[in-house]
Amino acid sequence: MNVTIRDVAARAGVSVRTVSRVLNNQGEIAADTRERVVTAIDELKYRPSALARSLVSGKTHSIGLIIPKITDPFYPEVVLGVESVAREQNYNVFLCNANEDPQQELEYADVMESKQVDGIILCGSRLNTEQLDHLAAQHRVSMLTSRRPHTAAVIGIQGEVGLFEITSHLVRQGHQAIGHIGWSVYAENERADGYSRALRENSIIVQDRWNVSVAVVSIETGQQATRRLLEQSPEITAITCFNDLLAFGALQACVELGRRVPQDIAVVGFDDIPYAALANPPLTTMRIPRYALGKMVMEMLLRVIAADGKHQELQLVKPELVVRRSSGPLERSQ
Amino acid sequence: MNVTIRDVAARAGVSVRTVSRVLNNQGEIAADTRERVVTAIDELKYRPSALARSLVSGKTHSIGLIIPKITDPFYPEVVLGVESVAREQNYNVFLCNANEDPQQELEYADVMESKQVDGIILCGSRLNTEQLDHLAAQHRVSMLTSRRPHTAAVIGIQGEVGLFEITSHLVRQGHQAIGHIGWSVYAENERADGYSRALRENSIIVQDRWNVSVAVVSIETGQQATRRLLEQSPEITAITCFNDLLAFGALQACVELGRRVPQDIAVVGFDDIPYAALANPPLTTMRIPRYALGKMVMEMLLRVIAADGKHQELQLVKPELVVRRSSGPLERSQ
DNA sequence: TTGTACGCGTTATCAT
DNA sequence: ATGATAACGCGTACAA
Repeated sequence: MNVTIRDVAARAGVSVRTVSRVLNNQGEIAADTRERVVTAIDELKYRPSALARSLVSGKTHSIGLIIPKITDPFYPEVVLGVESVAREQNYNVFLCNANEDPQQELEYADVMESKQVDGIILCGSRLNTEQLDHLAAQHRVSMLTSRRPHTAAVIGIQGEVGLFEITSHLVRQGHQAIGHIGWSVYAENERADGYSRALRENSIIVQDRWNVSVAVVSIETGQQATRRLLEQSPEITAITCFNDLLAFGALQACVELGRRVPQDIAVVGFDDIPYAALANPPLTTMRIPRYALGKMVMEMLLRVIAADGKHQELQLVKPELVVRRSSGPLERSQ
Repeated sequence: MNVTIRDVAARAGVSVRTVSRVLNNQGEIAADTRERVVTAIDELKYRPSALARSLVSGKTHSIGLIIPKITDPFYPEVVLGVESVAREQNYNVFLCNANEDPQQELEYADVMESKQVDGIILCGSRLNTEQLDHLAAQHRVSMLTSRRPHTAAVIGIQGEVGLFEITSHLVRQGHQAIGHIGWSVYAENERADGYSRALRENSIIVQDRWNVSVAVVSIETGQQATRRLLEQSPEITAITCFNDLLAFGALQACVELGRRVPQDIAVVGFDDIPYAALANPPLTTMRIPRYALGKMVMEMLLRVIAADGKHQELQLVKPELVVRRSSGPLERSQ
């Protein structure tokens, strides 16, 4: 801890500049000089201070990764993806759980700034467009979001297309009265739009009562929403959900209400989180390559950093339909 | 970024010392002086550099959290617990996924040292006792482990007691031929010991062929192990597993082999990860309070830090039996 | 109550 | 090829 470059220099009988040179192998150094320095280094077990280094270089080789909550099953793989390329590039990552709270997100961005991280990754941010733009303007940021992208470097998930596809799949299976459980935090809701478009393009008139939404996404709220939905619209034979968590809740509610899945009613999700395949019955859903997404957003951040913040980019990722047993062909006559 | 304490001092017409004083509010400062400084600070949007601060104070207010892999469903809640108390105490956490590789663990510990973190938390370390002791000797460390604890500050999970309890539960349900799927990475295996003891204390002679083990813990390996187990010991009516992941695999293997759970065979896990309750059938298991554990191990690290590394402590956490449908009373006659 | 000046451990600009 | 030394931004003896 206490052995500094000066100690090494003294021990090797050279100047600190020389030690610094062999450390970062720059310039030409006489073989024997280098030898003396190297042995001094490991005799003293000298470790350069990343702190002091950062102070002068202005680079910390650390980044901040702000996510809503690591216990949301969507994020662990994303985090692993980010970390794997970070590690490869000798970056370390500060994990920040914003607790699904925009305020905490802002606070963390602030803390990260004072820690002088080289960049910040925002995933599933709960900030509004204005705040997001502001943040992107003053920090080096890349982000992953399912909302309509803004300025800056962003990776977007095509929720509209995703729900269009999975809803179309249900229509092909013979379903007509199809419900949707959405997430109502933002005015925009791409996924609900995709659901509606699929019905419209199949000449099905979307009923208002087929739509319910939750403020908080969880298994419990999915369960409650499903009860509401099936009570107000018993004619429904299929339910599309904003994501798998809500779909799990829907599955449970169906059991409660004595509706068999998939014979009586189909249930589909979005994300293909681990365990979607283990649900009872296994869940039909739209797969998102989360690990790859994590890698992408970190690679994008590296580009932002390289361009000193002056880098904009938009990549859209299309989810992929995964058909499992929770969505069968319509069996029951209406 | 470029505005320093000197700029603030100049703007406020005071010395840097004074600015530093109001920043850390130490000593008495004339009201109007403080006022001038404060306004200068936010006119210039000055943010103190945590880097420079750390360089002089020797404290970074950062810690390293080394885990095997965030995608293992055991860890997200632990991480959240760690982070929540870290946040409370103004610490930030570097998340390090060691990828279940002792070598990477060591590398990360090294990197964390050069980043001069104030302490390191090791969870589910794959290092051997010697390496662990060595690490604890040179860094400020607290750790969470299910293996027999060593020196240093550690939180242990009572695996022996846990498997004793859950196996006893199966015996009470009428099971006699009970198998175990263990994890064979370490010589010691507390959990398998608890399983054996439960049988012995119930006068059941443990058969070697009732024990299989896996080198890697996952759903797939659990599935394979179960196939092996049931092939070599078809008389088995209950399977205990090292953890829930293996139990999930066992559940799937039973379906494949046409063995109904719980009517034909009982399956139980360990950990009570999220989704254990959602499995088909819901899994009987031993619950571990992971979020609380995360908080505990971070609080323990704070004590280690406060004692400048000279702090030893051992807390043992006892898991709790959670009975669900995967373990019913024995129905089939043998 | 407030200011000066040095140290924290590096890197990098000049010389030599 | 190597060496003095000035930054980097802050905290804090020691003075005033």
